[in-house]
Amino acid sequence: MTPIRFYNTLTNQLEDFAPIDPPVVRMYNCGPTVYDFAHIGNFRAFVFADLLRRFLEFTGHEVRQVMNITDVGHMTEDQLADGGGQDKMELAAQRLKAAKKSGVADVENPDDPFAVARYFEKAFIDDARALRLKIADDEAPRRPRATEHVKQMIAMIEKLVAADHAYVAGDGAVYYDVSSFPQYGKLSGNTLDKLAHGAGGRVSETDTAGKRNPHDFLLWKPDAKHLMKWDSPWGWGYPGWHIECSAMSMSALGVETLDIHTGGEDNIFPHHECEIAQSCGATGKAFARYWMHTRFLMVEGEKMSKSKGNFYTVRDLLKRGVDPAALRLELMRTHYRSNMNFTMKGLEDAHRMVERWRAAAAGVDAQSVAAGDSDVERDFVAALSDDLNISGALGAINKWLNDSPDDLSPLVRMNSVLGVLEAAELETETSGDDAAIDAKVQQMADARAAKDWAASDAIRDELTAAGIEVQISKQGITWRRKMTLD
RNA sequence: GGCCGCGUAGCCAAGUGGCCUAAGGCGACGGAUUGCAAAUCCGUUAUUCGUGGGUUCAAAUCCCACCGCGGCCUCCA
Repeated sequence: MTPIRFYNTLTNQLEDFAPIDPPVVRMYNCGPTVYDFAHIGNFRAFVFADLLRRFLEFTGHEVRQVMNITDVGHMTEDQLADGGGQDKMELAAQRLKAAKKSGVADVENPDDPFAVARYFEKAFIDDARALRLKIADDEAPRRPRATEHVKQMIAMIEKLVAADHAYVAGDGAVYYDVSSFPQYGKLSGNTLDKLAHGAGGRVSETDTAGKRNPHDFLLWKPDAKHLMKWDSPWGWGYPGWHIECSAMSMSALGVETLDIHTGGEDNIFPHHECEIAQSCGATGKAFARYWMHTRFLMVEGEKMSKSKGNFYTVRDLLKRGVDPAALRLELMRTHYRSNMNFTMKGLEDAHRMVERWRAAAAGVDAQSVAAGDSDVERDFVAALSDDLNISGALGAINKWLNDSPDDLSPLVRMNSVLGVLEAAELETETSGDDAAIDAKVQQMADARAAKDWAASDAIRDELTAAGIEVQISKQGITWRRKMTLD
């Protein structure tokens, strides 16, 4: 079997993958912030993590996946990381209040930041389940909440202070001393000598006054007025942004060195760089062996942004009748280290592919699909073993399908990685009216039996206009809703 | 200014030194089928890999320059 190789951001090269404790693989994925509904860009990273997990499971690994829920109310804008700006949870509450007024949201008490966080966390899990992310059905401890791990964060900060990796500044805030960690910059290439402080234009000088070095980052911010606050040796306040992942990953996985850590490319610096500094500083051990980052998603060739009107959440698309399997396939079929271009046409392409596979797999008795081996599965695994080359894997499947194989059970087995054959179970705005459509189709069948083509065509046109596609065969007429996109 | 990554047909997208006169999907076109369509099936669809140099017996694949795109340089997947 071909060895599994992954591109490791830490070394900027492909490396053979070998977990510390085979067949167990301990993987941590930077998860969602729950101030709002997650968008398709967020989900590209989550779908990637799911694909990685499913592939490793397919190749005999026992994956322990942990995805955090960031529910601490961090700050907006930039000063935020160091303490200014407006609390994101507060903004979320304002949005929810507005939504509640208009009857859209059903959060019980928008004034309770925890209720707001739980509301969006549930929305995230619902979306994740629709896209068949396994993490959505895992036990809750696999989705640790930052607000429930403040104790572990404080313990780690104390360790860092004791080890002289952190210090308490004049204003009482606790900062990590980056000069105490010579490897700082290894992940991103942004070593201290190369960092241009403030070049990103997002630093507030007034909030960095207490630091020894402008690149030192916040571990604890005392702030008794903060919306969500906890008691600590440094007073009531809240933890810095980076510390939660270090504390929760070790806590949830029970080890100090993870096999795999994933996230979006924007997390490479500073977030993951800082996690490494904190974790290694606290334990003296490597934090994660393989770092994998997904590139950003574009929409119709442009950056996705609310102002451009090309901003999509998963739930928006599903409500509009998009097949979740098509969305899942579209989000995962571009290699994770390339910018993917999300397009409506691409979504339709993906849908066609899913439907074709579903038709092919329709006759397979899922019960009879035991473990198996076949050329196509070997090609499939070989492609994915090469840094998760999903396009190559999909190509292997389609090529094999084009030869009209007798035994289609490999398709069902490979679906344990793809997760797209299952039909949508979601209610959409276009659901309902099935009985009325059945009746129309019956009228059409009667007209056809009487060779009344004009009547038959009229009904067909009517159904087509309503987004219903009819399929006529010798066995009769079947129908399905077309995936609709405006 | 620094650090990453990317640029392959109408669109999406593999391939990263010779099996490439470049997978696979969508679309388009032709045919079978059909009352006509749809669905389905069969076939066709890049001598060329952002541009210009260079290395090599051999380059989409390596090197250099340039152009374009994306990310980061204390919010972000």
